Amino acid sequence: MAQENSTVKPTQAELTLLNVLWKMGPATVRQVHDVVSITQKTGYTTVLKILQIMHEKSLVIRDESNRAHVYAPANSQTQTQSSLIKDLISKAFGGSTSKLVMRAIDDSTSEQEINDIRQLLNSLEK
Amino acid sequence: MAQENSTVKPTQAELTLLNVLWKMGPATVRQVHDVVSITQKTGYTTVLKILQIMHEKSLVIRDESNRAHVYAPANSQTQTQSSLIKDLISKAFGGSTSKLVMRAIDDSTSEQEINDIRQLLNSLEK
DNA sequence: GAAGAGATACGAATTTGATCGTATTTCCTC
DNA sequence: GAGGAAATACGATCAAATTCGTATCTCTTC
Repeated sequence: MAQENSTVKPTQAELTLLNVLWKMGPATVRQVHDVVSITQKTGYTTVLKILQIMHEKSLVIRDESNRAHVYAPANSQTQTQSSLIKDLISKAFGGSTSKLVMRAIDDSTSEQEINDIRQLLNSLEK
Repeated sequence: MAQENSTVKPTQAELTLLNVLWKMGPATVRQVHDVVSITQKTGYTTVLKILQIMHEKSLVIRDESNRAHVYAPANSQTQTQSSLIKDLISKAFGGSTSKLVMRAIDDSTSEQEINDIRQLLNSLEK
């Protein structure tokens, strides 16, 4: 049976490009590179290559109808975040979500973050 | 200026060994290997090598006073968990802790986990 | 239809992590 | 102090991730 792609964990560089695609929507290599190169000194062909590899892994889909292919994330940001959290919980928190939540809350320093979390909790207590 | 080790992120294999050390307390390579090899088919010298590398990186400290060196984590489990969470938040949650907390809670499926989190939240609302 | 801009494809180099075989060292025991 | 068990040290291999140079292809425009 083939591997379901929802469980594929993107690498560091792949996640960087996914973040751009989630933010911009479907984009060409050039568009992605223009954004990425603002904060990183990454070559055009590097971005191209990584997007090609991501396509092989089914992390992105692409539209080849035009000369400049248009790439889009294969999975939602939410799905990917869930997958990454799940991975971290199993590897570093003995599988306990509540331990991770506790640690994240304990680590919160920003007043704004604490307020956001408090609001989130209140809304859960409906 | 030298790199502070509290920011060093352990790799997958390293984290596996750290988990053993946090659980067992200071231990020899043999002791660590005995535990690890219950669940994985990892060779003795592989465990040795990784512990040596971790020592170079200051992820563990070691006592060389006996023939069999005794290894111990350089940082607490809590510190390491914080570091890993922080890394994930910055790379996949746009730096927002509350977004990570929300996602973790939304993903919770086990009744037990949900109760644990609820209790945690209640105690925070003191 | 030739030229050139701009795109993709391809392949190689580098780095890092992980694994393990073999060599060497150390200590106990007779 | 010789032998052997058990430890560390060392170095090689392999795979994956990252990077980028160069080759090739494809439009557009004159």
